Amino acid sequence: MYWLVKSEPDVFSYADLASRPFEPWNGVRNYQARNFLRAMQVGDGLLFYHSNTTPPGVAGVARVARAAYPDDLQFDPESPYFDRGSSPDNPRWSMVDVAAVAALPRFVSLEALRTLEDLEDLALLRRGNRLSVMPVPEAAWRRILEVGGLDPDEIARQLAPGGGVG
DNA sequence: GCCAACGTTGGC
DNA sequence: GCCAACGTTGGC
Repeated sequence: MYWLVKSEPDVFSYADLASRPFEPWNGVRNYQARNFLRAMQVGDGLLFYHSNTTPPGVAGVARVARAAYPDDLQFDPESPYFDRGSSPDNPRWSMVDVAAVAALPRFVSLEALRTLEDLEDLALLRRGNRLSVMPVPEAAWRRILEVGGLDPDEIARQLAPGGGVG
C-alpha cells in the first residue's frame, strides 16, 4: 500500500531522513493516524510531505522499514508524548521505522497537487484535513511520482523487501 | 450522551 | 499573526 506522512521540515525534513539509515516515526497521538500506522507493512511506499512551511508539498519518497511496534515515548515521563494512561502490557500508541528511498527531483507543492488529475481521493486535499498519516490511492501515488520526476516502476523495485539501493 | 470550551494543526 | 477546522476534555 501507499501512504502519506507529514513532517514539519524545521523539525525533521526529508534531508534529515536521507541522512540516516532509518527513523522511528514516533509521537503520533491521533487514533485514526495510529490505526493507519498499524496497517503499514514493510515495503509500503510513503510520500514524505513537508507541512507548516513555505511552500508545503511532497519532498521525497520513503518506505516502511519496520512494521508497527510500541512507541517508546509514551512510557517516558520526560517526553511531551508521554501518556500516563498507557501501559507496557497494553500499549496505546505505535510507531513504524521509516527509511528514505529517493528525493523528488521536482518538489511537488500543495498548490501543484491541487491541479493534478487522479488525486480526487487523496485525503490531504480534502477540506479541513489534519491527519498526519493517511493512505494514498495507487493512481495518486503514480501521478505524484511522475510529476515529481520519478519512475513509479523503478521506485516499486526499490520498495520491495530486499530491494533498496542498487 | 450532549455540547461548550479549549488546544492543535496547518494553510495563508 | 490570523483563523478555520477538527479532536479532546469535562461538566452536567
